[in-house]
Amino acid sequence: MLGPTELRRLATYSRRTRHCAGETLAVESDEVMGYANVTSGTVKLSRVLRDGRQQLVGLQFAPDLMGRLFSTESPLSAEAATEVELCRVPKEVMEALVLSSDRLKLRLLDQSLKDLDEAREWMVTLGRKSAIERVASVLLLVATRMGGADAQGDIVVELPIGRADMADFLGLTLETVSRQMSRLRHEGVISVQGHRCVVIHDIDALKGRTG
Amino acid sequence: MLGPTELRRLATYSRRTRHCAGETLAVESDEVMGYANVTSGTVKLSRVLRDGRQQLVGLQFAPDLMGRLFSTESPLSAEAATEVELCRVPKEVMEALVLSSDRLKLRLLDQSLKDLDEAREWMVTLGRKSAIERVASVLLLVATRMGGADAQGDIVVELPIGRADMADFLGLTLETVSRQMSRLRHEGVISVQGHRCVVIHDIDALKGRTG
DNA sequence: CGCAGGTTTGAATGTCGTCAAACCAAGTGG
DNA sequence: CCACTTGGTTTGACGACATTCAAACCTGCG
Repeated sequence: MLGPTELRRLATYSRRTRHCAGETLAVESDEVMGYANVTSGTVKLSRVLRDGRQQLVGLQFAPDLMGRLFSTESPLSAEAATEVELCRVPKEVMEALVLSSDRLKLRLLDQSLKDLDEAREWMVTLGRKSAIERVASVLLLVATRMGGADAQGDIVVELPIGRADMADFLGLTLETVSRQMSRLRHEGVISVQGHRCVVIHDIDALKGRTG
Repeated sequence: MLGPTELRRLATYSRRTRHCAGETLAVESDEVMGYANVTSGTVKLSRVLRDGRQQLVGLQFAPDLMGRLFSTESPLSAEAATEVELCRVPKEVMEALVLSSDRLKLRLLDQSLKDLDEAREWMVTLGRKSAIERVASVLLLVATRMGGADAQGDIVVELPIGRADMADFLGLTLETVSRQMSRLRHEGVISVQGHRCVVIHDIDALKGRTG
């Protein structure tokens, strides 16, 4: 993706860090974080309303590039959903690099367009889908981005988030999420082993349930 | 924003067009449209589910730059909400220009980050706000982007969309939107003249109602 | 005036949220 | 090894809010 010059400069200034699940990576508009590449694990991006209501606005999987968490306008928080490995670059370094590197500009543009598409896709889910369609959608999303959702037989997926976070991502309550999971289970579309591990038996049926 | 060279090239290839309200500007993943600058009026961006449920995923006001309507992944439709004036550029021209112009790359990046912030902001609205908070939010959005939402006294806003589109933007039904408008009216926060014209009497109260 | 489209209002229904209790899985210490 | 604790999850009963279906109502326009 990037040329040797940029890579060298990035390598000089970047720092690999590990974070355990639940750790806060950036709050609202802070200066701490700069840019980061997710090299393993999953990161939750969220916004909260004054009264505490929370909405997850994105899940970043490897090898997504996170940045602009701060920006002037968008007060996002980032939290490690699972154990996470990042490759961080300080804000100033990144911005200097971006200005001097065409490829990096295009890479950033590409990432933000991808994020934009995903956000808009999710707006449809939040605005127009029923509870069970939302749950099916998130299962499909996770299966797609983590395992291979293209396999034929059973697909085993380790959920990076619990029911409460699923609820915050889907605009539902934790109880409703749980009920719809049970429903999919009774329909034989999925089964659950432990709380975090889902086995998708019929991926086409699941897709059919996404609306 | 752009240098003289880019502007000249843009001027050579761009074409100004007018469209009346309701006109379709781009459907799903078509090749027709290329990129366009909204120079006046308002454009609705929407996605539809197979069964016809619709969600507006963005409103573009002047001087927003629209592009990537097609892209590989995101099947958006664009429709003129009001009478609209565009400054269009063919896809290939734009892409060649983007590759050769740093400023244009940054302009595109800026626009897509702005769109991303807006989309995520709206995800909170769709996922976590009550009906009345959503209606208050859209009124505030329109007031902010069309008139001056910073004035002291009454603010007069000409809505670019009707109740049905508001509903599709807010993830509600048209009837619910109407009820919440009436509620805001009875509370004295706004009043309505005709169906498209809203007078905001108490902008702070309105902000308070956005959640 | 009278029609057409969009909007408002009403009554009944349904889906999802709230509150509360039971349950399960995993880890700790006796 | 097993009781016990803890955090997360499931299930149930009930209520609230938004949807649905239907009718009345404006507003602009021929």
